[in-house]
Amino acid sequence: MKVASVLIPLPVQEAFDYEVGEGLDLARGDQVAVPLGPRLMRGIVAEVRETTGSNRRLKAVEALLEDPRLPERTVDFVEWAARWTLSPPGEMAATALKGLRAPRPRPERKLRRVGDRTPNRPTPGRTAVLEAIGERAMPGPELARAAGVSSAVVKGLVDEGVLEAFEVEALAAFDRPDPDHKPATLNADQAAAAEALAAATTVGGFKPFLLDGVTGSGKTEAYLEAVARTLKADPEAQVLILLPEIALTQALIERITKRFGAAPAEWHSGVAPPRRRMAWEAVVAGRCNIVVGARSALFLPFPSLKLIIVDEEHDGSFKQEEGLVYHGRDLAVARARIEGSTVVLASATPSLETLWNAHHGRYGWLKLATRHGASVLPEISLLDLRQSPPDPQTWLSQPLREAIGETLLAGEQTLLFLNRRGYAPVVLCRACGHRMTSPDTDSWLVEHRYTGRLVCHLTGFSMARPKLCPSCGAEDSLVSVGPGVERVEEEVRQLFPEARTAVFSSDTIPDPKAMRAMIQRMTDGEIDILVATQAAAKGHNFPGLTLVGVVDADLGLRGGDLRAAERTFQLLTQATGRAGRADKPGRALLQTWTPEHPVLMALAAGDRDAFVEAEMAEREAASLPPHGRLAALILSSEDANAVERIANDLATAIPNAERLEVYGPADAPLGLIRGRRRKRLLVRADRDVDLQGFLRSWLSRVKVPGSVRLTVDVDPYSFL
DNA sequence: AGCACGCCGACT
DNA sequence: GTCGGCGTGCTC
Repeated sequence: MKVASVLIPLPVQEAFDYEVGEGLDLARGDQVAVPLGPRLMRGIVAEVRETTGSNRRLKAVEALLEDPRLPERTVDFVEWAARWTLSPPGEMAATALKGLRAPRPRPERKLRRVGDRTPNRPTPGRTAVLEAIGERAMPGPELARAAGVSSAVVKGLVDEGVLEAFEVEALAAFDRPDPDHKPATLNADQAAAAEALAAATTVGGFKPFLLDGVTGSGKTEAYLEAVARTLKADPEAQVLILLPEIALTQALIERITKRFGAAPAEWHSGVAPPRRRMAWEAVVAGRCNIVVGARSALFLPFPSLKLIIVDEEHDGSFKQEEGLVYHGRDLAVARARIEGSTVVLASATPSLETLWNAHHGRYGWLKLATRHGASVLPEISLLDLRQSPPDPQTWLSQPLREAIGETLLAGEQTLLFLNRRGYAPVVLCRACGHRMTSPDTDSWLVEHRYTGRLVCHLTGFSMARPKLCPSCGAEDSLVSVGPGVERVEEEVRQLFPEARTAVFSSDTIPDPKAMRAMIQRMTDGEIDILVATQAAAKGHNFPGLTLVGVVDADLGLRGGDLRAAERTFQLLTQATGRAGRADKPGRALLQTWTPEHPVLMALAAGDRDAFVEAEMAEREAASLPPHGRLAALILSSEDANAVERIANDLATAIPNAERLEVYGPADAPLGLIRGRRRKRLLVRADRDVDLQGFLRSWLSRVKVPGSVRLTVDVDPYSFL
């Protein structure tokens, strides 16, 4: 008897077995309908095997579905990713089918001429329509617009039989990219990098690379050239370019369209479902060569994936925290290994993990040192706040104020950077010391002056700023403590009332459209001083920007977070990289209370190697990533006692293991979110320990009731 | 994820 | 005396 293991989108740890009826020819990757309890479900065949009999009475596969079979290596990848992240394999497999369930786009109705029939009464409008359409076919509304007539004229011609309507199946037109369409001129470094990458994709086999270049060094041109050469060598080759944020896709799509004369497929949650379905079908059929997308694009069923590019690889947005927990960059490397293809991690500020791999020769290391064009790196200096403290209730020190004034006078732009949304991060009562916190959550309420509300950035809870202290009842005793971007902007307005200022944060930038508009205003010089959170510390080019002020360079250095120093370094490098990108030299001023901190000293010296060396030594001493590995178990429930109980059950069931420690259980850093109590256990292991194996045997010993949610985060990124 | 089984309040 | 609340558990 033939038996198929079928992956079903359920939170169960293994595939379900089904009998394969006579005459049903199934293979790994096939999409099938299988009975589950009373209903039918879509599943993916993971394995077909011959057995002599089963100790369990199996139901039979209901049908093989018409939908395309997933490529074998896509299934390999999905199964690997599920094992790696300890996720249900069926749920992981379901992410490879996203976009499939959407309806196909409606067939398009177009009009064309019927033979050489002419209208009985050729009015000027009718003649214009016939001229506009010529021998082509086009949609009615578009034709009317082109001819400058109303739709009634067009309809009249259709009624008379001069034009006829027909439907075209909207088979996505992913035109073949033309590698020779519009090549860029490359400098020596770029050409060498492109050459190395193209050589790797042409030979084939798993080859990871770090593409390491400062802001403005032309990483995109370099990797697009590698894409061009890959496609030239193999016109069937498929390329995936991953970006950390949806907002960045549009600009890249435009560049690719210019470079190759054809638009790539776009894949992320913001793409309308029918369009996604088109892209999915085109990818699986090999009709689409280039995909630009967010991390979910990793699960597309590429039959011939030759090159994966992870741009801004250091960006924390690649880590998915909700639902399936995985890191897009790490899975991209894994997919390349499974596909036997080339993967490029590109960044101006690579993650320590990636640098470690490059240092140890695991990744090829392509450096783009020279800056494109005439621009130079900004001059970075530290402002010691102990020497020149800002006045009480202000946040800009005298040297920074002067620098802003000079920049304003020269008609140039300033970016003030503060990684804190809102007006004030803390509101407390002067009378009793009570801090305003979110109900059911341990996080502070942030004051927002634009909306006049106190907002919880974790849960979205908000309330009007109360008149009375909710704890002691004192009147008008609440004070706003510390700065947010709104407060810094208020200070700037008072100092420079004539300057045009704006705030750039997720509160003032609700969507990509607003983001593009704000960036355009800044590019066009319509803003003198922009006060921004990290939302602006991405790859934008503001030609008039010559001063970057970092209001609190110490922010990221506190808190004992593993990656705090690394993130600060990256953030500041990206932020200061904004200054003086065109022909004007820029400068960056960092306000700090600890100018002797190695991170800040390395940054001021512009010395990434010094920073990496210092930070790597600290990680090595503690055997932390990338020298060791971590995994977090997070328990959460509305029932605090249940969380406590299961946490203790886990703690007593820890298997014996060498070169591995378990810390906790402890309250998770935000121990209470939306009324759910959270506890965390943290596992640290040496690099060569089978961490997943340990976790699996550990978790198999403890029964977690349905009321408690257990999240396993392998290689945790954020510690919140 | 659905959907069923299973023990405690207001109803024809 | 039942109908039904959704808590816990199973689905090859």
